[in-house]
Amino acid sequence: MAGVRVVVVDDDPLVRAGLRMILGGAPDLDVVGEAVDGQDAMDVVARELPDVVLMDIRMPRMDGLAATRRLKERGSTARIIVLTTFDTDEMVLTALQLGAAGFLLKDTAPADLVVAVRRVALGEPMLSPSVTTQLIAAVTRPSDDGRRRKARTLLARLTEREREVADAVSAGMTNTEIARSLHLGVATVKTHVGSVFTKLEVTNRVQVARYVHDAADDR
Amino acid sequence: MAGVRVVVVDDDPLVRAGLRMILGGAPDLDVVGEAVDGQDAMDVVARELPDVVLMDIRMPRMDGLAATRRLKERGSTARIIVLTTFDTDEMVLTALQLGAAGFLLKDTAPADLVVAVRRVALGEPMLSPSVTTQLIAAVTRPSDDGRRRKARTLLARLTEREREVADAVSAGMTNTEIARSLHLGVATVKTHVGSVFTKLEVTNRVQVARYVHDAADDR
DNA sequence: CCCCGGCTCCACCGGATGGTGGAGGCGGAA
DNA sequence: TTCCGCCTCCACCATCCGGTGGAGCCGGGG
Repeated sequence: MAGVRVVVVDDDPLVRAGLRMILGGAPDLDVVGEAVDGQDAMDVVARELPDVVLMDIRMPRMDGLAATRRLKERGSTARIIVLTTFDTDEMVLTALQLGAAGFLLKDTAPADLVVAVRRVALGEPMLSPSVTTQLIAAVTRPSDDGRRRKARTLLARLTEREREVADAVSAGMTNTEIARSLHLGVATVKTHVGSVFTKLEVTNRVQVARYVHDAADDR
Repeated sequence: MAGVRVVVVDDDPLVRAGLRMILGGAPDLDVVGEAVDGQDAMDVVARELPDVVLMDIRMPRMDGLAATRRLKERGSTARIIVLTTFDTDEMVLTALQLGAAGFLLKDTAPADLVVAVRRVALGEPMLSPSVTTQLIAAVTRPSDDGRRRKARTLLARLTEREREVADAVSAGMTNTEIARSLHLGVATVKTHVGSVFTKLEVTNRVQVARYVHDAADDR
């Protein structure tokens, strides 16, 4: 059976030659095409229908990220591995959001590159260690973590009713609206709002909204 | 020179034996201790000061995540690889936020496990492919992209001053406080707040806070 | 049994808020 | 220059909010 069909996209002939050599050394990988920039890649990918595209970012005419977006928009099923020298935080996130299956630095060892192509062809992701580190840092955001924990503990002190009222308050409702929506008297709502203020140690409803939203997600 | 010092933490004797065998097969890795649960791990790690800890999650007395938190709190420099059968989204994020350097599924090939320990010992992260996929999904979530975009476009209509006031409002300040903080008259603040309401098409300040926070990201 | 906490309401009050309709200054575009 | 948008303020007023000090009801626990 046929091997993994790979297209290499890079404006540097030396890089293309190098990649072709590395990947060609693996019997199960076939480099079926090359492109010199993103524009060119559109045609080559459309013609060759590869399983995997190795895509440089810095290229004339159309860069690798734009090319990735275009390919995805055109419904190409090719899995794309972004290959670059630098891994700025923004590039990594952009590439992954565009649907790149891999993000490798150009200092990746040849053997690892081959492994990456195989894995990506199987639908698995493949990131360079430093890229993984960045990704972890992105989800780890310790900043809101402390705030969130505090918000959660404070909100935990609220009774069921108070939490409902607090939610309504943070939805931007007035006391009258809350009363209608919870089938309560306005006086009751005011009481609950008051105890929410006390328990959260705040003095107005905007601050309640802050706590509720902090605890929610923020992810 | 000595190899990488590894401690294995798992309540299942068979798993411990298996890991010991796998890691023992690598000449540069030394399994210097075992623990049967999180509690036990505290002592063993304190005594052996390993470079890497292979940590199961489901364990009696103290689970692997709690143990990871404790070790980090105690200032242990050991890099921790979480080993588990299931990779729920929550576990992955929790483990990484606690500072785990790796997250591997128990179906990881022995050779990959050895590679993982070496890489983690060098300070690089190591995640199983499915874990990486989850991580990517976590940062990619366009979540409330629509809402955020709407919030941004609406906020973009605000003038500089109005935006400052809107920010202050969403910080939970009263008009008087805002006036002081921006060196304005209270009347001016009220005017700005009013036009913010009009432009954002809302009727109270909590809703302003919602827009501002939606646009910010919370990512 | 009584007490306590939660839920439901009430009245009263001062201050904050939101809506309306102004006014004057200032800088840039027409 | 004239116009227009932005920023700065003003007054008036109805409403809403937030704080205080109640009250009655209910269910669980000491």
